[in-house]
This record gives sequence, C-alpha cells and structure tokens, in this order.
Amino acid sequence: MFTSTNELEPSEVYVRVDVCIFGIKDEDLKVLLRERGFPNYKKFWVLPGVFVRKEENLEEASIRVLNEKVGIFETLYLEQLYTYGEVERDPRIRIITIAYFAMVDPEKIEVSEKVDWHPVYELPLLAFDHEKIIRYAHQRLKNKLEYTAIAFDILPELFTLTELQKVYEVILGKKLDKRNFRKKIFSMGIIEPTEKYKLGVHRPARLYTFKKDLKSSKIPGFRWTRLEL
Amino acid sequence: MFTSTNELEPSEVYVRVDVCIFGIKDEDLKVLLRERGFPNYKKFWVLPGVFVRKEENLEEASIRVLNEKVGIFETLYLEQLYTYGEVERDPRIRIITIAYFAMVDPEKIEVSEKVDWHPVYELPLLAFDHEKIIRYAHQRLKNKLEYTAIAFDILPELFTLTELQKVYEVILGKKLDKRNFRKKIFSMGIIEPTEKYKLGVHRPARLYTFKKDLKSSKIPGFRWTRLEL
DNA sequence: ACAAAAGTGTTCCTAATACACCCATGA
DNA sequence: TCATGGGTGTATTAGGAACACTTTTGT
Repeated sequence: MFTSTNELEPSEVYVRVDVCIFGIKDEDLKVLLRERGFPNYKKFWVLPGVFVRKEENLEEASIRVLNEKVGIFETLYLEQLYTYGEVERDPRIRIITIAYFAMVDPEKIEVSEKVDWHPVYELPLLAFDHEKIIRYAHQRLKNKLEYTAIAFDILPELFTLTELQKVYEVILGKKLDKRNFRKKIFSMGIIEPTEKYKLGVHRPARLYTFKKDLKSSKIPGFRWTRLEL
Repeated sequence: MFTSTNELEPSEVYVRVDVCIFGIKDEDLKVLLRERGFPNYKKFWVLPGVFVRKEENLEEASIRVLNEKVGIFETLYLEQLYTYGEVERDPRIRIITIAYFAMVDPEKIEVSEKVDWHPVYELPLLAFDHEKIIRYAHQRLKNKLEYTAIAFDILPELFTLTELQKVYEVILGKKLDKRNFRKKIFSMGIIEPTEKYKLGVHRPARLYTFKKDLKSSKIPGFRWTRLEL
C-alpha cells in the first residue's frame, strides 16, 4: 500500500540530530560540548550531533551521537526537545536540527581537550543557535523534575535523601528547605526506605530506593506515565 | 565565516511540516483534515501538510499549509508540537514530519468534500501516525490551556464568561463548575469587565475583555511569557 | 408567570512555605 | 568533646473542589 510517490518533492535540506547532554559533576549541572574550530576564527563550542541517516530513527541517531561522538554507552534519560529550522541558523547550508536532551553519568565518560563539561550557568562561546538550545533544554529539564520521576533516573539504585535533594537543587539552581523537601518526597509515596545506611565521616544516612510498583500510586499533580507522543 | 562544508553529508530524507488544526465548532473541539485516497484502499484522512522548501523557515512552512492547503489566512495560535521521524512511518519513503498545532476560527474557512472538520473524540480513519499526532496535540492543547492565555487567542475581543468557560470545557472535554471557574479566572486578574452586555433571549451577560497590560500582573503558576525556544 | 441563562459565597481540604533544634557518628 | 551532616514537627497561608439559590430578562 501507499506506493504512489508522485506528490513528493525532495526538501533539499540537511537534517541533523544534536544532543544537549547534561550531567551532574562537582555538585553542579553541566553540559557536554565539543570544541569546534573555524578557520581564522575564535574557538566555538557546539552540541554534539550527527546527520540523520536514511535508515535510522531520530532516537537512534541521538544514541549514535552519544556513542560515536562522546563515547557514552549508558544513558540515564533521553528525550526529544524541539526542532530548530530557521533558514539562516547555519550560514553555509540549510540545516534542520532535531534537538534532544540527555542525562548521563559523568563518571562513565572520558573527557578530552575537544570534548568537555561546561557549567550550565557559565557557558562558553557557542556556535549557531546552540546556546539557545541549551537554555531551552535546561528549562525543560527543570519542568520535568517537578512533574516526572526523572530525578530517579539520575540517581543510583540506592541513594540518600540528601543526594536526591542535591539533584533537585543543582538542576533548579536554588537551595531547597530540607524538611519541606522530605515532606514533599514522602507525600508522593514514590520512594521506599531500605535497612541500609551510607557511612561517612558523620552520622550515617539511610538509603532509599525508588518504588518499582508505581502503577498503583495515584499522586495528584504527579505525572507518571510518559506522555504518548 | 563558517564556510567549510567538508563535514556535511546529505541526509536523503524528506522533510514535511504537518499541521493539526483545531477549531471550536458546534460546541465541540474539532480537527481539520484532508481526505486522501490511496488506490484500491479505503479512504484515509490526513493532517494537511507540505514539504519544507529550502528557503523557508519551519513556521513559514506551517503558515503555507494553512494558506495553501486549507485556505486559512488568519491564525489564532500556532506552535511547534513534536517531530516524528520513525523510519517506517511512511512505507514509501523516509519522511520526517515536524508537526505543528494551530487554532483557527472555523467561521473563516470553507469546507468541502475533501477538507472537513472532525470531532477530536470521534476521529475518522487516519493514515500514517496522524492519529497519534492529533492525540498528542490535543494533550498539549489541554496543558496550554491551564498555564497560558491561549483561551483568549481563541475568543473575540469581547466575550462573556460563559463563552470563556465553554472554551475550557470543550478543550478539556469535561464540565466545569461555574462558580469555581469564575473565581479562578478573576483571581488571575487577566480579564476586565466592560460596560457592554450580550443580549439574548434571557438575562443579558456582561462582556469582558482580555487585559492588554499584562506585564504588571504576576500570577503565580500562570506563565505569561512565551517560552524562549 | 415562567423558562432559561446569569450571577454569586462559604466550607473543607490539601499542598506549599517558613522556620530551629536534637541526633549519631568518626576523628 | 566537637564538628558535621542526618534527621524531625508545627503553624500559616493559598489554592482547588464541592455545593444551591437568587436575579434578570424575553416571551
């Protein structure tokens, strides 16, 4: 079925997937960027990306960016962000970029001169519209944090409440009240205490785990189901 | 600057913009669809769309859809929705669709055998993944309604509170309590009463208008500024 | 006078915020 | 014993939800 192609006309545009890769490192929210030199110009940084192949899905292309461009093989979170297609966004040629944003564990990555982390609040000089993309991705990440369980994708299986709170603080870019934070998390009914403790130089902290059986929990204002796109 | 193109490779994919056009008609939320016959197959309906031209922005392409495909020259609202790029979404050829959603005034459109409105809750047989797109657009529209001023784009300059409530009810697909609705709208401080009334067969209804000077109003939870993308 | 839509308040409950001290541990 | 991060409770406020009757008009 659907064999007629007579209506089609080629678009003559290049299609990329660029990924805004976030990671929490040194108690700060960072973005992974690639250095890109243009002849006779200052150094610019860019979001890692690839041209979309004819036989790959967009999400596959974004995973290829993570694998091939920055050597990440485990992704904590990945979501399509927005499609940037202004005619003049790349002065050389018409490129439409489907931007994704990802969350990864910085421990799993080797950085280099050419690929490194940058604090979201102190971005270097970025080429094209990539700074705009990062700012929008950060905004989206903040929103996600408030009504999805993305924070639990970022943390390991077992975590302390202080670690969880740090994730929130670093992404939202502000301090939170410890008591109110715990009250809110508990009221959501999404974490379970374990009998394990994280030992350190001071009082040990109880380790918690994210509940697996969330089908049952009905938290108003808390959107569990990933939106069907 | 940026003159080197040696990294580029063509994507060999077709790029479309398809638009999910909503309108409120007969006290119901409807989508404008085009009928599309495929040889020897049942009739399918599709979202109106065009292939993106090399020299036009994505938003320009979406406006071209409205102008050329369905003859709409006034759009109440237009926003990018999501980009659909599964390899197998069109069996003939690789097509990536940047979906937009729009809100228009049905009065301003001439329908025909080939282009007609369909209730969002009783969609006809749709080709490709277009039903999925419509459902996601509807979800997004519902969300927009709650934290933006989109409802006021839909209504004329002067409107009654009942008309405003109807917009909410039709989009959200549920009845709202009149007193709570009014309380909420008033508490937002975004509409102003006028001294005009809408006459009808019963008690006249006061006409309201959307406040123009919204820079000043700070409504918590109410997002005025369009997000910077 | 009556049918129909316009208009109006109170109570209850939940969630968000502000705020300060004791506890358990390793050094 | 002390420095440090772990852990806890209460009071206030704001917003959301449930709920029913009176008012105004045209016919």
